[in-house]
Amino acid sequence: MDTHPTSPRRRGRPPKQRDELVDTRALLLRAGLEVLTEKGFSATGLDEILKQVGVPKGSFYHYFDSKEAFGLELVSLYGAFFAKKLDRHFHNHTLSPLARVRAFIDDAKDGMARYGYRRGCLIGNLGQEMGALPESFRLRLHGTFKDWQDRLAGCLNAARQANEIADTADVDQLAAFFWIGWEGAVLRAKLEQSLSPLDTFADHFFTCLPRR
Amino acid sequence: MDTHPTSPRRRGRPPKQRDELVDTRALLLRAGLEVLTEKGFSATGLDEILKQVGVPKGSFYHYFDSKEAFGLELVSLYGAFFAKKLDRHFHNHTLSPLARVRAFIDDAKDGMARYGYRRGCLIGNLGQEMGALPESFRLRLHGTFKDWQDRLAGCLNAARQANEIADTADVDQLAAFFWIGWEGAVLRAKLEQSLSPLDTFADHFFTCLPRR
DNA sequence: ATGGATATTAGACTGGTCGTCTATAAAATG
DNA sequence: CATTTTATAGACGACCAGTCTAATATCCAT
Repeated sequence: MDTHPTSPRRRGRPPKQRDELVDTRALLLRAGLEVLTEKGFSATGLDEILKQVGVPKGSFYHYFDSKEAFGLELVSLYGAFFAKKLDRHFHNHTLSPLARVRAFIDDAKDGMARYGYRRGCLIGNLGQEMGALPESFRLRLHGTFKDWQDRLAGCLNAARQANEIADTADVDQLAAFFWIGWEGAVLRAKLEQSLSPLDTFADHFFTCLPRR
Repeated sequence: MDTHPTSPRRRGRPPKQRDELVDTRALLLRAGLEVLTEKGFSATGLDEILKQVGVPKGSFYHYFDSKEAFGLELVSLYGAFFAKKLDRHFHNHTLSPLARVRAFIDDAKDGMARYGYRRGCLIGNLGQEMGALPESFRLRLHGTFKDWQDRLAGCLNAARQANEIADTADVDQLAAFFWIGWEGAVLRAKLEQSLSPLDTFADHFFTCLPRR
């Protein structure tokens, strides 16, 4: 049925256009990040990402071995992006250590509101999906959380040294506690389309820090 | 291709067996609960549930209008089941109010370990999936959380009257805080296949309660 | 009872999606 | 300019959600 001799579409490697060097691979990653952050891995079809970027399947599977490999790469990308954001806040020496944590929280709140509470945390999303995800995701996701936790622990340690929290505080445990609860708060914020879960959690987190 | 005259399977309404009154509808709901609690809504195909129960599609769509209607019913079912569990603990007058909360937590921990950390909280799972779920789920999920929150607030109020926590404590806020964080803890427990996130969250929750 | 209405099951079928794979063509290489 | 590499186009097979028809047991009215 496809014997139409006049097929206007062109296939094969596209001619190089100097002016517009579109990096298809990067476009796919960016679109993937957006969609997966909203809908998760299993519920997202490749076609949706493909259509959004205007790229055919063939290109996708040229750049990525599989949907799974694509997802793993997104985890790395998001993890690194977020780590950078954390560092930007946690190493901001114009603020006290605890104020830096507050600043991160405000930043994150902004982000959620800006996207209409549709986008959550990619790592949290995929974590919830573990039951339907390839095992390969588990270590990566776990590792990402551990990385974020360490960065926060560093900031809390600075808070300790600045006498904002007690010397006896276990900063690792506190940091673990924070991310556990924060992910829950992001989930609820998405569900309720409101910032109040984030505020509720943040308020309690700060009030229960062991004071100097 | 289907012209085999010898089709051994029987169709039509099945003969009634007095001894074994299998309630197909209930079986479907139970199986759905198990599978969705592990894998979520989007990642689960009807066929998987059907095969597990040994029931054909026709039966499913006789009892339920759609997969969405089925899911909504599961939310109600799970919400009610869990509320009953909460009440069992929160109204156990052989324990002090705070000890009742601890007892619930131990119960939940048991449950997670018993199923190899594969099963999480259905409401949390679906909440995370909101981006890919019909809008009809939002109110139901939100309402379920609110219901659980009220029950916990009742128990915390008893704790206040028993002088286990301060008179000034805002039990509603504390209950909200608990469920926000608890869902995050369940997520992490599934991811890490370990109880420690649950312990970490619970420990901090109790230590940060405003003491009398 | 008996015959029509109802309840329940069997599973084919349709339209759509998902992920893989092959064919094709431009660019790079030498 | 021939060969290899890079990138695109889209066909293909498997699967899935939901619908529909057929079949058959039970229920109920007369």
